[in-house]
Amino acid sequence: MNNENQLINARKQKLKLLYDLGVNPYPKSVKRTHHISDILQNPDKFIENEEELYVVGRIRALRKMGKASFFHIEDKSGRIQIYIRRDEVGRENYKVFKKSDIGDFLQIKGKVFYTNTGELSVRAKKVKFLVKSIRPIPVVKEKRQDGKKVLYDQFADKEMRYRKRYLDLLLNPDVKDTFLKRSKIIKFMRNFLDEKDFIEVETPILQPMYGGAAAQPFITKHNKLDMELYLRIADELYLKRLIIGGFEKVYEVCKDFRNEGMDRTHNPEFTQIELYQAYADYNDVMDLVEEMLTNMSKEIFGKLQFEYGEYNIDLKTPWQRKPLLDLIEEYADINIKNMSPEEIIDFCEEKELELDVKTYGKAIDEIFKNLVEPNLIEPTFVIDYPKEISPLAKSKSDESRLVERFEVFIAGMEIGNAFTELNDPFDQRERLEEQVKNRELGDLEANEVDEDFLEAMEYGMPPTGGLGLGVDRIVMLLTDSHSIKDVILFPQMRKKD
RNA sequence: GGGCCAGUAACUCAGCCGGUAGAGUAUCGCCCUUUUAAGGCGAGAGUCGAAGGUUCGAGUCCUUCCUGGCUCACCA
Repeated sequence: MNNENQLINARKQKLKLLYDLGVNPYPKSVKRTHHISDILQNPDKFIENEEELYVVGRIRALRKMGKASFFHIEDKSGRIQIYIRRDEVGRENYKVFKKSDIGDFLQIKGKVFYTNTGELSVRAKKVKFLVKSIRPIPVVKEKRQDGKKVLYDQFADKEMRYRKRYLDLLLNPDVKDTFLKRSKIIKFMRNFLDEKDFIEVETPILQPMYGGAAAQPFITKHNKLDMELYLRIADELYLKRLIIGGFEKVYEVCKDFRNEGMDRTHNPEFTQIELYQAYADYNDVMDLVEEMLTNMSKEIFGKLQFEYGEYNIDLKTPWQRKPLLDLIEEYADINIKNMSPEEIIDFCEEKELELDVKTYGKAIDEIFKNLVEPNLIEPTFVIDYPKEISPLAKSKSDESRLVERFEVFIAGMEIGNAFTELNDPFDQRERLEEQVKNRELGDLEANEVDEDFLEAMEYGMPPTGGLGLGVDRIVMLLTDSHSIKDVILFPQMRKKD
């Protein structure tokens, strides 16, 4: 018998004793007249009226004594102390109560009062089991010291926190708070876009051909069709088909999947909001991003200033908009605009920046990532990217190597990517064919030619601005989370055992 | 994939130069009618991440592997 069984067996014993006492530890009916927060917010009302009420919740702390006990129960709204006396609930009921453990769910009938030490509590008239918990929840104790909470035996093992998120949520209140904020952030973005007459749509996750981003896909198979399918790496090409189909503003809250390495800012499945707006360009999209994120910040957090680790971030608009090449000149201290592609590639080798494909675009990208990105702390729109690494963006009319594309950075983290979408079907075909060449040269993330998409574009796509926003990363920023695992409820983990 | 660190009771951790496992909390029993890290007395609880190796003897040393963290690389 191992120790877990010892603890579990103790609880199973109590379960049996409850049955012996004629108590159903998993009853169907529940009576609740108030949430715990109702009491916390207006205790005097309940005390003056001597109102009898029913509260329910999970036992989170328990101090049993011989003929009286204190415990705390918690529902979604808060936590309150319960005082129970044998002479007030009766011998039978107290005996039932004595079988309770931390983690059990109880229903309490009682009246609100203050204890001698001044803690708002409910004086039980009757307790009823709602659920007997069989497995012990780790006990985290806390003490107030100089107004600060000191935690004892905090549930801290990261692996267990991610694998058993339900325990993490129960035992680490900040975690719950982060995910409540995540929910509000996504809800805000939806509302914001809905109010601007965007249509929310759903496009295929299982795709016969993947595209819209540079990434390696997950591959799966449809048995009946005997067909290979890919989990989408982006929604882009389908959302553009909808613009072609006559929707002028569409968005999708999308899980995308990329079969790549995982680290602090990458999880194999992650959430984006992609949106496309006809008759707009990337300047309009920059305005939209600014407006959406600052309004969101004000509404949800009541402020525009954030601490993110060592950084102080201010979302106050306007955010700076700087051409990528200017930023390279600023941070890499080279005159990149006057350098030939060969010189730029040489510069990369000098700096030991590895290039899988030796092209102008890849070289610029590499310099930017290594020498510029980490410096982009304040919100910054980096504009005008090399064409070779942006096969879906429209060329800048005055500069043939560049396209109308921006990425938005905050705290050195890329949180969004947008283009004035390429809508010239001839140019688009050329660009995709160029991608295939890169693929053959070893660029595993290069796109393939999606003939169906090209055909759609040949029918005519209006001028369009498009955007992908990294929802997980935005949540990270606004909740001061430094790993994407801390903003995804069930992050990807290796199989254990 | 590389480097560093970690994995010992349900939780949080200690365990020195190698001598066969320890604390607090939790659990169980007794006492306890205003406690709050409740308290007092007593008890039980471990495949020391896994597998090999060295040794008379391994939690401890060596090798490989597993899992996680940090970091570098990779990564729209």
